[in-house]
Amino acid sequence: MKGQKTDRRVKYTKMVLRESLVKLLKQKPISKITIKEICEEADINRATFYTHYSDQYDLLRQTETGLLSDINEYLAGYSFSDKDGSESIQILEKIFEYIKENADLCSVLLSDTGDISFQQEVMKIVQNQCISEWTKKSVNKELAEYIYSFAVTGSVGVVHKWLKEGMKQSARELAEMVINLTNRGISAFV
Amino acid sequence: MKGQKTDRRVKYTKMVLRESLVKLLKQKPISKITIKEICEEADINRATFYTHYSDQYDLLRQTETGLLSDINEYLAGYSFSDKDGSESIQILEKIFEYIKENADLCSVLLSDTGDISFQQEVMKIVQNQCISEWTKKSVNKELAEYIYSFAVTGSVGVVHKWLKEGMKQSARELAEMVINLTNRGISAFV
DNA sequence: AAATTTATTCAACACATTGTCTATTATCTC
DNA sequence: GAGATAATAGACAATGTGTTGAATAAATTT
Repeated sequence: MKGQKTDRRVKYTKMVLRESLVKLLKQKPISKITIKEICEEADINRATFYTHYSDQYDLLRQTETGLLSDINEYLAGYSFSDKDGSESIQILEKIFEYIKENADLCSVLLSDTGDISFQQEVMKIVQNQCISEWTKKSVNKELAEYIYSFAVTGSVGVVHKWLKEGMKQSARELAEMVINLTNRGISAFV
Repeated sequence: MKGQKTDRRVKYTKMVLRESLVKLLKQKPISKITIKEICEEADINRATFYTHYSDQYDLLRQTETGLLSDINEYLAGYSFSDKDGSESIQILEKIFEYIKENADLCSVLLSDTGDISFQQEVMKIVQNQCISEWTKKSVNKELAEYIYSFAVTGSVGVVHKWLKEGMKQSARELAEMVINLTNRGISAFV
């Protein structure tokens, strides 16, 4: 996976910079956070920042893609059975489980102020495989893609709400809700 | 509605600044746009900018809320019948019609890089009334709110895609799709 | 049409952040 | 321990920021 093992100093630098960013993101939006501020909080020289990142947004983006690969790694640790067609729900459950376990970081990156295209990446992990399933069900491709957009962004909305309200439901419950809403909409609940 | 009619000069200033912002937003994200740049493009003195807005983000936000009240005004010009329970679809159709007619501005404000909480405001116009309907249908309030989140953000996703791909479908078709997905999910199409 | 009010402009200002650079120091890897 | 590499300290010009006061231009009011 990795080209070569990274220097411990680099690891440390990147870690504290990420932590510093997350801490600041809890207080204000990325647009109000300066590089100077991040470095002071992390106690890292500003010149060092520039050897790793071009600006705050770059650091944020790299933090996001880091989370994404963490989730993928987490999922790789499980095997999912597709015997009863419940593979999607199992993957979703694991994703929500991961989010719950890493709520500190996730609630920042997946909040309202966070950037939506990243959040959709997270949900796409699951739903990517579904689109081929749906097209099988005699739905034309274009329509399938609209359904896909609706389901993916809709799921993001559900996760937002879940995080904001303290993750009262279990990962399993939320996964079931999302699958039900996607497959049968409101009619699944009345 | 208005306290007093605004000075024509103020009207002009705000207009060109908005136009300038929109023009720049087509080229790069708000985070890379400076106040200096907006003012040069609009040929407005920077000091004048500060008499109306605190920063780029303020200008953007005011542009967004302007669009929002425009839509509301547009909707106020029509009366919707709720005889057959098709009020939602009629309102949605009009909203999509408005977006289509003002695609230049809307495609910028409703794009991926745009801010999601605003986009949800647009969709909330319709769905706000639905939540009370759903709770009537023996769905508990907490669940209804999750459905609401799913439907509202899901709709935003559909509109994104629609705009990005050149608005091939009619406003009516899109409205039907959103309502169907909300009510019956994928099962509405198979 | 003149008087008055108000918005905009202009130029200047102190201030903060930015991005880059060089010499020096600290720490890691082998 | 030796050599390589990363981080630091400090300085730098460049740029954007936010505010000010006086001059100008354009609106509204009478």
